[in-house]
Amino acid sequence: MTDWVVTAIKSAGWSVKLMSSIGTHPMRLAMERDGVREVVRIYIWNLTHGGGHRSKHEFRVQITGIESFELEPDGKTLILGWSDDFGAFAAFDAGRRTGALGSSPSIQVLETTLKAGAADGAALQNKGEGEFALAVRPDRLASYVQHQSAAHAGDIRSILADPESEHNSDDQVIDAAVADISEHRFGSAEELEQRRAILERIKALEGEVARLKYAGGRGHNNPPELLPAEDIAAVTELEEEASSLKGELAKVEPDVARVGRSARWFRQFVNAWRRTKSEAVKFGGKVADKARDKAAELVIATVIGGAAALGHIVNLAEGLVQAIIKWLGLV
DNA sequence: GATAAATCGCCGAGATACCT
DNA sequence: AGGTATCTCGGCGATTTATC
Repeated sequence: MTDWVVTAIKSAGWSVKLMSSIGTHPMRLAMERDGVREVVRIYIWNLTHGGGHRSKHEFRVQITGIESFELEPDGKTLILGWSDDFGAFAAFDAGRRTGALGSSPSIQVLETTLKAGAADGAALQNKGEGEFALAVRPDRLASYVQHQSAAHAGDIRSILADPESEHNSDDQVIDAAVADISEHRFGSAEELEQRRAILERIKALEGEVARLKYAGGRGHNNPPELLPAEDIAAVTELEEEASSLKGELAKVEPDVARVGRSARWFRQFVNAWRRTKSEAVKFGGKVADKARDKAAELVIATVIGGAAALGHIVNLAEGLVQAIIKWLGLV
């Protein structure tokens, strides 16, 4: 899952230079965007349920392979857990975990937090004594790195800020690129490379769609029990859009306007899904977490609970949009 | 086949919720 | 209020799985 981190940061428009090979503990990298540079040390494990009789709403990372957490001098240190099922990272405060570690210590996070983070982009969990843990969706990870200290002090406003306006600006970038049709340069190594990157993302997307459609059915197409009919319709549309984009990119000289329309379509898809999901999570308004969880559970269980693939699909579609935008900049 | 990582099962202290 | 049940949190170590 270390590559998920790199993918997530790149998707947010940062360039990433690895300072250690992928998969090492800790992994170190430098990320740069608009003249801002961050050196980041990353500890990451999978989030698992602890097993045994503990609450099924509780997940954790189990720290292995290191003696203690060491903070990155002149940089940021991340302690992350990745959950495939929720499509979100858990992020813990490294500044509070610098002491000696036991033989296999663990750090916990609640299911509620992960769900809310997947829906809203980021969510807070008060662990008491002034410590805050977060759940962060991949597209907000870079933002979390930037605002890490505020986040662990309990303020995630800057991480949550302006997703819509950012997305709208995506639309403007797409439109501008498409409008600028003076001369398209196809066939450069860079362009072909980016085209390949897009196709790879489409492939991953198709894989997730297949997983979603066949989930639980052992070969039988069983989505009605998994998802409401209109969601299936949306995912089917997404399949069609992906397939048509694939066809266009296979051409020697793709129709840039069509690719642009495709990017906008995926942008809309991501926006729409994230809107419905966050509405479901916010449904309970100001009531306590538990009640909120219960109220949202019915609505959201079908969306991200049972069907982890759908969360993935939305995240992958987000990455696809970014990849297309980059390509539009190259042609 | 060795090593690291992931997964699993269980424990006990302390906090919190619940009931009468 | 007091007692009890349940949950949270951090812990240990065994076993399984992945990687080189």
